[in-house]
Amino acid sequence: MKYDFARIEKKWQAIWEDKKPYAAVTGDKCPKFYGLIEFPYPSGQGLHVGHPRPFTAMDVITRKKRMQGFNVLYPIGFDAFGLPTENYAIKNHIHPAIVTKNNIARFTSQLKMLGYGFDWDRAVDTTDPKYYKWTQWIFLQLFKHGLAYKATMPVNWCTSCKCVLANEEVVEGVCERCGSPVIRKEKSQWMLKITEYAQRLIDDLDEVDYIERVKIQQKNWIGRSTGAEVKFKSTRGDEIIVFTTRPDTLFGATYMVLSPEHALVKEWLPVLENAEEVKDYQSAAASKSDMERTELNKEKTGVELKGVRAVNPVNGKEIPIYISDYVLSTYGTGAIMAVPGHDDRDWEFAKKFGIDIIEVVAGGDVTKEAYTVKDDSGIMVNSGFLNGKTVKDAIPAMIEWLGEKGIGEAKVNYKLRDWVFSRQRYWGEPIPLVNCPKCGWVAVPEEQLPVELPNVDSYEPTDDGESPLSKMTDWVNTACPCCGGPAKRETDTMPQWAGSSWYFLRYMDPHDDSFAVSREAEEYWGPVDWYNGGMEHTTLHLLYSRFWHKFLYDIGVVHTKEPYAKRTSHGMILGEGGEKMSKSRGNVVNPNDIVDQYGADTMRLHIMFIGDFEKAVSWSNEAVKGSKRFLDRCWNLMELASDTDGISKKNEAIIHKTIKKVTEDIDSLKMNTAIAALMAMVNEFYQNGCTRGDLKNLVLMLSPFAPFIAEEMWEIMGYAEKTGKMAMQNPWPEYDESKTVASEKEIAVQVNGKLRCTAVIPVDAADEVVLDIVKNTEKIAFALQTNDIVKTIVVKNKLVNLIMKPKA
RNA sequence: GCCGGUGUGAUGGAAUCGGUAGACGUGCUUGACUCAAAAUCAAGUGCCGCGAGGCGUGCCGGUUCGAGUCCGGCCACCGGCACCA
Repeated sequence: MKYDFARIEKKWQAIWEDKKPYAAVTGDKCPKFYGLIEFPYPSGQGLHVGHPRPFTAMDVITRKKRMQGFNVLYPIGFDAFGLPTENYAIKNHIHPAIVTKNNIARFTSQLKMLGYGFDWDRAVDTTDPKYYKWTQWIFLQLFKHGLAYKATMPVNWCTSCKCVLANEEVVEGVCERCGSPVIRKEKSQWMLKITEYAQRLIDDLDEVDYIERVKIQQKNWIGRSTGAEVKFKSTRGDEIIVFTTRPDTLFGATYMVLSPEHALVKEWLPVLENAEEVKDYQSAAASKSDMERTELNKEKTGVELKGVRAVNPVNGKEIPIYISDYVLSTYGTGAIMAVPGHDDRDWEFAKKFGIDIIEVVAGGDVTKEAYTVKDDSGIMVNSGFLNGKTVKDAIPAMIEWLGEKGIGEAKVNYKLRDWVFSRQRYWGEPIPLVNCPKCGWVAVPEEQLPVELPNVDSYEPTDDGESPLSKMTDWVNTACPCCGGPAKRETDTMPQWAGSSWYFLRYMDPHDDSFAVSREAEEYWGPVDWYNGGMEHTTLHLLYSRFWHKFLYDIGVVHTKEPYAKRTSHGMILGEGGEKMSKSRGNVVNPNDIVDQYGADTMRLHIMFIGDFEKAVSWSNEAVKGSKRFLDRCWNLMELASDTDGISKKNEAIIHKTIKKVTEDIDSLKMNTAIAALMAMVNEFYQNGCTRGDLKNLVLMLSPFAPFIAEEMWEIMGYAEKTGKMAMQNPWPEYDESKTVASEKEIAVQVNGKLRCTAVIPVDAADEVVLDIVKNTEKIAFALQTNDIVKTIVVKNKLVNLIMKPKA
C-alpha cells in the first residue's frame, strides 16, 4: 500500500474538524500550558513559507505537551487592521472589511491544510467590533489614568502613507512598511506614556525567561543612562538646565549647545545681535528630513547666539551658547554643557569653531582627540575640589556638591519616547473620544462602546494630513457625553499595534461580551508559558504589549506583571542561495505548492529539519525530497514489521536513546536534531528489522511533527482500535536511562594525542581492563615494541590516550 | 562608532563538560532491479598520497596529554542601534 498523503491528510482534517481534539478547557485540573505564536496579518498573498516555521515549531511543542498530560491552549487569530489591506481596498474599490474577510478565509484554509492543532473556536479577529470594543476600552482606561494625552510636537510623517509613525516604525529614516522617506511634521497627536513604565520594562526582564538577545535589544532601545541635571544661569538671568552623564567634567565645560527648537532661543531672538542668522539656521534644521538630520560623518554645524552667554556654575566663567542640530530637542532637556576635552562630538564642534578645550581628566591628549574613558584609569585635573580623584569617585562627589548648592541633582534619562498613537487612516480602531468646546476631550461612555467604524465610500488618505473619517460629517458631529452640547469625534484611528497589544488575553476568554477577559480565565491561563515570534517585533509589538499588560496589572485586570514567561525567536527563511525571498527576485516559495507536491506532513517536517531554528536558513526545493523519502520509509516499515507488540531486543537501545534525544530536543527547540535522531532510528530499523511495538514508538514520536501520517499509521496498525484513541491522545513515550546504552562501546585510542585506532570495550569497564584491551590492539602492540608508555589518560567510555616515548 | 551574532565538506547543517570533526539530509559516484527511465534498495563520498602516513573547523599565536570548543590578537560577513550628551 502506497503512502497516499493527499487522501490521508484530507481524511484527518475532516475528523479533527468534527472531533475537535485541540479544544482547550478553561479550569481543567491538568496542568495548563499556554503556547503562543504571533498571529498573522492576513495579507492578500496568503501564507508564505515564513509563517510555517514558528507555527510548526510551537505546534510540535504543544502537541508533545498534550501527550505529556498538559491542558494546552494553542490559539490563533488575525491581526487584520492595517495599511496593506486599506491600500489594496482603495486600489481595487473593495471595502477593507470584505478584503479582510476573504483574506482570513484563505489563511484559515491554509492553516488547516497544514494540520496545526489550533483551538479554532477561540480564533480572534482584531477588526471584529466585538473584539475592538475592548481595545477601545483599554485605551479609555489609559486615558482615564492620564497615560493617553494629546500633544503637538514634531512627529514622523510618512510621505507615501500620509500618516504619522511611531519612532519604532521608522527604520534608518524611512518608513518601516513602505520604505518612503519620513519627514518631520508638527502635528497634534494622541500619545501613550510608555516612558512612565521605562524602568519597570527594564527591571522586570530579570523575572522572565527571554532569549538574551531580546532582553539586550529591549534594554538598548529603552536606553537608560544615569547622570545629573545641572542648572546654568544665562547672563540675562534665565535658568538653563542641561543633562549630562559626566558631571565630573563640569570644570571642562567651555560652551553650551541648545537644540534649534529650544524654547529659550525663541525668547532670546529679539535681543540677539545675529537673530537673522539664528532664524535661518532654525528653519534649515526644521526642513531637514530625519534621514538628512541623522546623517553621520557630516561636519558639525551651528550658530553662536550673540548677545547672551551662560555661566558655568562651578567656576563662574562665562561661556558662549550655540544652537546646533547635533543636540536633539527630544532627549534630556534639549540642552547640553559641552566638554570638548572629553566628548567626541563636542571636540569636533570646538575644533571647528575655535572654542577652548580644557583637559579635566588626565590620561589622554586632548589636543589630538577627546579622552572619553570613564573608568578608574583617569585622574581629575584642572577641576578645583575634584583634583586628584578618579572619575568614578568624582561623579558622586560632584553630584553631592551640586545638591548642596541647590544647582543640580542625580537624574536618569531614557532614549525611549512616548508612543505616538494616532494614525490618519481609515482601517483601524476609532479612538473613542469626543472633543467638546466646553468640556474638552471626553471619553465615550463604556456602554456606547464599541465606537464602530462608519461605512464609507471613500477612505483615501488626505493630503492635508487629516484622517479620511474627518470627511464623514454625520459620524463626526455628535453630542458631548458630558454636557450634551454639540461636539466632534476624534477622527484619527489607532495604530496597527493596538489590537495585538492584548490579543493573548482575549484568547483565554474569546466570547465574553461582558469583559475583555474574565478574571477566572485569566487566572487559569495567564501568563503565556511560551511565546515565539520574530526578532523584528522586539522593540515594537513585544515592548508595547508588555507596557499594556503592566498597565492592566496596575488596574487589576490581570494578575501577573509580565504577559509572557518565556520568549524565543526564529530565524528567517531565505530563498535558495541565501537571499531574501521577494517577488522581485522571483524566489518566493508558496507553501501550497510544496503541500500539493509532497503533502503537509513533508512540509512541516522539512521546515523543522532545515536547520537551526534560531538562525536564518535558505530554502532548497531539492532538499525537501529527503523529508518526503523519510516519511515514505516510515510508512513502508509497516510491511516490514513483525506482528509482535513489544519492543525488540535489537532495537531497545536505539529506541530508548531516541526517545531521550527527541524529548530533550523538542524542549530546547532543536527540532532539526530531533528529526535527525528519528531518521537514524528508522535507518536502524531497516538494518535490524523491527516489530510493531518498535514502530509504535516511532509513530508516537512522529505524531507532533507529522500528525497526519502518524494517525493513519496508528489506525492501520490497529492501535486506534486497541487504545480507543488517536495517536495524539496517547501518552508520550518514556525512556529508561539504563537502556539507552548498548553493552559494548567503541572508544578512540590515541598515541600522543593523535588518533591511531579504535577499540571495542564493555561499557563502564574498569580502567585496567580497558588498558589491557587497548594494549593488545594490533597497532598499539606494534608501537610498544619500540616505545615505552610514559603516561596514560583514560576517559570513561570515550577514549584512551597513551603518551609514549622511544625506548632508551 | 556602539551592542549582539556567525564563520565547519560540493551543499543545508551536526558535535552537553575540552575527548574518534563532518551525525542526519541533499548532491555526486558505483552496483542491483528495469527494454529504458523514474522510484526503490545496497555500497561509497573532507583534502593530498599507490601506500605507510600527512593535512584539515576564517587567519595568527597561546594554554593542554588532547582545542571546532578555552585564552589573547586580527579578518570577513549578518542583524540591531546610531549626534541619546
